[in-house]
Amino acid sequence: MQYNFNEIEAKWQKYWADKQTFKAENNSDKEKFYVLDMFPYPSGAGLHVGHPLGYIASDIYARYKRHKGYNVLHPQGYDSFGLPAEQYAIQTGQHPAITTEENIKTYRRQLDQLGFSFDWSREVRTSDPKYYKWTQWIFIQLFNSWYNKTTDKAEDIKSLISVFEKEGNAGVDAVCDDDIAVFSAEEWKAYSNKEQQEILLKYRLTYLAESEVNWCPALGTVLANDEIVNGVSERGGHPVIRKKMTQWSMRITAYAQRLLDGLEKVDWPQPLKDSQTNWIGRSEGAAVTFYTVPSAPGEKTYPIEVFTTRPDTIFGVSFMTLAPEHELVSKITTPEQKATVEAYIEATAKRSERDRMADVKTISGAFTGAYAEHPFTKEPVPIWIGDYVLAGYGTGAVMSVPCGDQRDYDFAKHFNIPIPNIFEGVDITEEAFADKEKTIIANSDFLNGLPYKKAVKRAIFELEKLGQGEGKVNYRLRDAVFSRQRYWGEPFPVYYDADGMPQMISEEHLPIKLPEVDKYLPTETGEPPLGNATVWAWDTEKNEVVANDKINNTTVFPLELNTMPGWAGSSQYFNRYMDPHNEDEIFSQEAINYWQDVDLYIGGSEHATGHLLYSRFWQKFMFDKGLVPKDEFAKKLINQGMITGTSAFVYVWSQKYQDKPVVVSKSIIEKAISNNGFLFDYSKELDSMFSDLRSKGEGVTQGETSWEHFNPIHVDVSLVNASDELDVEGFKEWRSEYAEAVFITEEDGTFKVGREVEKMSKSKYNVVNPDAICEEYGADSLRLYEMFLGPLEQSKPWNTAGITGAHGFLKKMWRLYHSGANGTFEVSEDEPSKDSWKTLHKTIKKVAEDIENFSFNTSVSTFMICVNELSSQKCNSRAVLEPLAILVSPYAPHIAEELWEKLGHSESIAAAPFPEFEEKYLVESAKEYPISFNGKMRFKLELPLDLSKEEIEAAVMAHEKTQQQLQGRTPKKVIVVPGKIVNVVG
RNA sequence: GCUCGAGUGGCGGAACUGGUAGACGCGCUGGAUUCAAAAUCCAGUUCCUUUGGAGUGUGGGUUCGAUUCCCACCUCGAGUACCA
Repeated sequence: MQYNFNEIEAKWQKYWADKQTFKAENNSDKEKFYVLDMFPYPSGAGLHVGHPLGYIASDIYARYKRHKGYNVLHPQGYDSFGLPAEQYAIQTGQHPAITTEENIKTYRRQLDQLGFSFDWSREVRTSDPKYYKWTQWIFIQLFNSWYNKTTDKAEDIKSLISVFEKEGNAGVDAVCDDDIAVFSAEEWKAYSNKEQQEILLKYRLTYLAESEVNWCPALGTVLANDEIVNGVSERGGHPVIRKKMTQWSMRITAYAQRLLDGLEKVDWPQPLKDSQTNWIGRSEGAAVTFYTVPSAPGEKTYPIEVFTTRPDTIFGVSFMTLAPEHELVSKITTPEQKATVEAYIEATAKRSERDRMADVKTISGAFTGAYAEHPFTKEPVPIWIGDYVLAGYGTGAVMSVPCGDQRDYDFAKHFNIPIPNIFEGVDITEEAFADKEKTIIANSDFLNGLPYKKAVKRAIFELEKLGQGEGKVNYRLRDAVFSRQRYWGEPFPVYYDADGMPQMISEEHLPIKLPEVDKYLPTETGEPPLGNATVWAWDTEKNEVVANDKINNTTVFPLELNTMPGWAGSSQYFNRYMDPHNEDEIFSQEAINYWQDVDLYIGGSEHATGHLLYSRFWQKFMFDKGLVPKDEFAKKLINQGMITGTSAFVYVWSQKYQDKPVVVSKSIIEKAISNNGFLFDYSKELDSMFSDLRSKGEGVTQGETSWEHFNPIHVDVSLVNASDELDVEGFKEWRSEYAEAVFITEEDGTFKVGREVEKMSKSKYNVVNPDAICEEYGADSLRLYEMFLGPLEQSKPWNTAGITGAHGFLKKMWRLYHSGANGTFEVSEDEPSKDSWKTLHKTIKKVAEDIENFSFNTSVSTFMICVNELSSQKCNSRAVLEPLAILVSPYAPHIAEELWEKLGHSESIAAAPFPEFEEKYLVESAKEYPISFNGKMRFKLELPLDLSKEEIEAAVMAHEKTQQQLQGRTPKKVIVVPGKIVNVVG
């Protein structure tokens, strides 16, 4: 009987769906195990073979854990809000919901055909109002919370208000805006409602504020820092400029330290942890306040606060530098310098973020004419502005120590500012000295002779004594902008009252559904797309969304026009899967207490500083609110590597023949080039063409052949076979401009293409669609082959040619169970041979170890070895073939189910217990010892395992080959490691 | 520049805590079967000057023994980028 994979796979996919085989129960005595994939954005292009890699790995693990007796939660859903559907809507007028729905259908079909064990009853979609109700709900919780540094957690805003009412804000230690004036309880009570609301916004964990944002004009929206790559938008590569806008932000900075600390308790890849650590960017140092020298006696003095990691170098300060955007610049610039400074500010403002980043070498700046007083020496220090100081980091001002910082050094050299040396025994005539470990401070009063660490402590101590500084930890992490000027995202549950202050809509009225609009573009007045909605106002009496013309600012108010960013919906979805249809709560406490957290999370490394940082932030917030039992949502995380494509090329000769392009088989060119010869030496066809051309006096290159004479063009990989031979007729059909071309083939008539590994992309014609692979080889072959390609975390090239190996293995395994006449199914009840037992048990051992270590590629090899051995042993015993089916089932579930059924089982193999490994089958009595001489293996010798060291040595020395190796020499030493190796030295 | 990761046959890759380098698969070569092809099966396949020797990016070191550990360097990939 044939291995009819198409039929088998369809049969079992239907079976699993009908029987809901993989539905997870929230009540179970079994131990839980939660395996999660980063959910996909359903793009229009569908899946290519690279996409399912992580899904296959997680599916194998999930299936394995079920065999091991766990209650496994393995859900899937869609991150279905997002830019592509909206861009498509702008171009075509098609509602993004329709496009999204269609794309999801394609995705679902493609996922289903791969045989994943997802519990689809738990599917969520971020664009579904039933789901985003809870995204809005979390937003409201964040709005109603502040971060108390004393308790080091988020608390209800009511507790803050009651403190204000009792004692004002002086004693409050909160993470908040830094421009809050001190007020007493009496003052608080005297404030108007609007004033109170404005103050509270400065404390809330999500807040509305005017801030500098990354505005992308081409996309018509702001972008978060992690959505910008190299100064341009991550999607589309459009320029980004700095702009001040009133936006919702998330006070993620409150969690900076905890986000850093939490990394230590999760088992995540080190590079991912590193990039989060860098992104958070903790640095320890000191805040130092300098005071400006009044421009004339009696004039004002201004404090300039700076952050420095090197307070030990404070005596090396020879100037200060402010960011051009610094608010003090206009106040302190002297009349003489005004023109210069303004010209400089204007010039820097014009430079885009990208120019500024691309050009870090040009040193520019301007002197303000003002001076600050050095806190210790009381000497005047000139104040400069320069765009190497960033407005967004620290305080936007630095104390410049040219001898200890290369940027300050370069700036000082460029503007001829003195560079005092405060390091003992260090030459600074060429460059700054930044080695902390070797630092000994000099010329620095009370810091003289101190090494770095001690000097830092002493400097901070002295600054505190003066009241001009303190030790401080600074983070690079910024609060996250949460507004997007887009249509296809979650609407905010927010309306604006008569004072223009934001108000939350009560939880019981959620979800606030996305309104219909006739255009998905910004309005003519520049408002976000929701500005086009005509029914987008909140009636506080009816508690519903009503038409805009009813707005009266007493009972009916305008709603927020921005929508939430892409990461909003994905920041808690892993918890929602635990109880996805709950309409009363985001999830029940029973569900969250049973499932707790994600045990294994698999996805791409591109989410390192976006999704994975925001999710951790929300999880910690939810933890503070007592909603979740764990403050890290995923115990273990694996980044699967990318699958790249193997592009194919044909080479078009620079010379035409009779006005036709000439395309030459790769190995002809290679031969000619490697022998420094001519093309015509390697092809008769070319030879006669050359003669013909020459006889007509058409100057043909006589020089030696080189690759420069050929233009490589991409060929669709489906036109190339496993031996890199081109289907020439297919190619001519595909590319009509080559229909008449001359193809110079090998002697045997084949035509070879060149190959190169590149990213899989349509334009390179190297995209392989899993649909075609499933059709030709089946999902089980595809699953096995994807795992077989190499380690999960590594990136590796796809080459369809190799899949025959995996497919051949399945056929061979099928035959093992079909040893009857004419290939009918047949297993015997006979006791397996000793060898077969051994083969089975070493396979059990290796496969279990491999899965636990996520080394899926090696277990595929192990299966191949196992089936090869059992085939040559002619094993068809049920006692071996039954456990083998279970071993294989996580990898190739369809064939395993089919064989399991044939073996006489009526229940799915999914729940069958994983075979137990038994050591006794592997016990050996003899070992084939490798005998090495000076570490090199020269021959093998089989010896009983119970020999003593001395007996082994004697046996080896007595062997004729030993004497032959030694050639009369006496060995200095013989190393015997029983059961392992013998090494003769000498 | 900085931080990570990786360099093993024609290719993807194996090699557990230092102990037979190249498992397994692709490709290639030869053979069987076939009218022929596909499919299948068998044998071989790191390199070289082949009764032997060399060999895991390069150079050194530790060791009886190094792909594995240490030092220096080279190359490639990923992330990040004036962060004070």
